[in-house]
Amino acid sequence: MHLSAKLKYALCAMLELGLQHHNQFVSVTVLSEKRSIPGPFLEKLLLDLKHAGLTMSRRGPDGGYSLALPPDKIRIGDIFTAVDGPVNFSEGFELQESSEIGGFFVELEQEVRDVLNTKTLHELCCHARKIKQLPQPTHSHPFSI
Amino acid sequence: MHLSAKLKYALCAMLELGLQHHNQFVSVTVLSEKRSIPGPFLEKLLLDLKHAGLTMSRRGPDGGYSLALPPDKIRIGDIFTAVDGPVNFSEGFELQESSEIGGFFVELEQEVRDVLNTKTLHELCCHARKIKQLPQPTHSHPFSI
DNA sequence: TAATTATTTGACTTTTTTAGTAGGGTATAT
DNA sequence: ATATACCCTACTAAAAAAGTCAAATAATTA
Repeated sequence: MHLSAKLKYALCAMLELGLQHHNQFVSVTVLSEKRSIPGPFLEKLLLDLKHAGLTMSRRGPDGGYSLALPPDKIRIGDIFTAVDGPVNFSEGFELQESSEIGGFFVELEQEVRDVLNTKTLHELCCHARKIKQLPQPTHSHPFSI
Repeated sequence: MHLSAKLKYALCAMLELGLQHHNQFVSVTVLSEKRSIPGPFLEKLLLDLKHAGLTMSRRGPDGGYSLALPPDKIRIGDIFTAVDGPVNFSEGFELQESSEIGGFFVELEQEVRDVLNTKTLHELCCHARKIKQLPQPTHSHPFSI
């Protein structure tokens, strides 16, 4: 069970938008080059994320995409769902007797969803800033006593 | 995120072997017909499960497959892993800066593994017997006071 | 209002993975 | 011996994923 390329791209793009959340809109071209994601592919991806309510866009000069919500309101599970659809273990057992197996997985799939919803994009951004040795955007000035 | 056909077949087959754990070996043909799984496909699948240590087999007349372990020693996650490989969210981000994203997912993927390992084949069998209104194999006689 | 920028949309192609098939080889019990 | 049933390899077909192309639309700026 591994992540699709599309989902990995989505996580990269959302991370980048999260790190630049203070800035203006970021164009597909810039995002595409910065994260080495095929342009037209990223384009469709960001549109999916927009339809899911996670990104917003503006056309024309200086246009591009940005997050539609603050990073701490976007759960990792929301990104998974927007790109790959919801976690679903319980459907597709219709050939078997009614819910003999499917019913068993209702509980497990919900627990997996819960795991993916325990962390937010904000936490991913903090992790990335630490790795990249960027300063965390803190309320107190980094050099204050 | 949904289950592959192969994994659904595996869960069905393992459930059936679990329900018949008291019996002798079950042939691929019988299993195939009982659970409507394409024969040659099931054959490879059961072999995979054998290589993973979850089933055992005997050749010749009255041969077939059975569980290699009691149902309560087989975790649902073990079946997932045997068929689809281990849950792996953290690899495949090598194009990005080192573990900028991958490292973040190490924790989450372990939590998902833990969820899948909380339940065993025995619990799936109990669930199925309840749905099928079969008696649960209990230590006390069902009609004793 | 014309030109430029950049998203939006749909159709299309390629590649990869998954699902399924076929057939001969090998071990085992009667 | 023979029938049974697993074992193994190679192949084919179908579906999904990944990626491309080009034209339409909207918004900003000059």
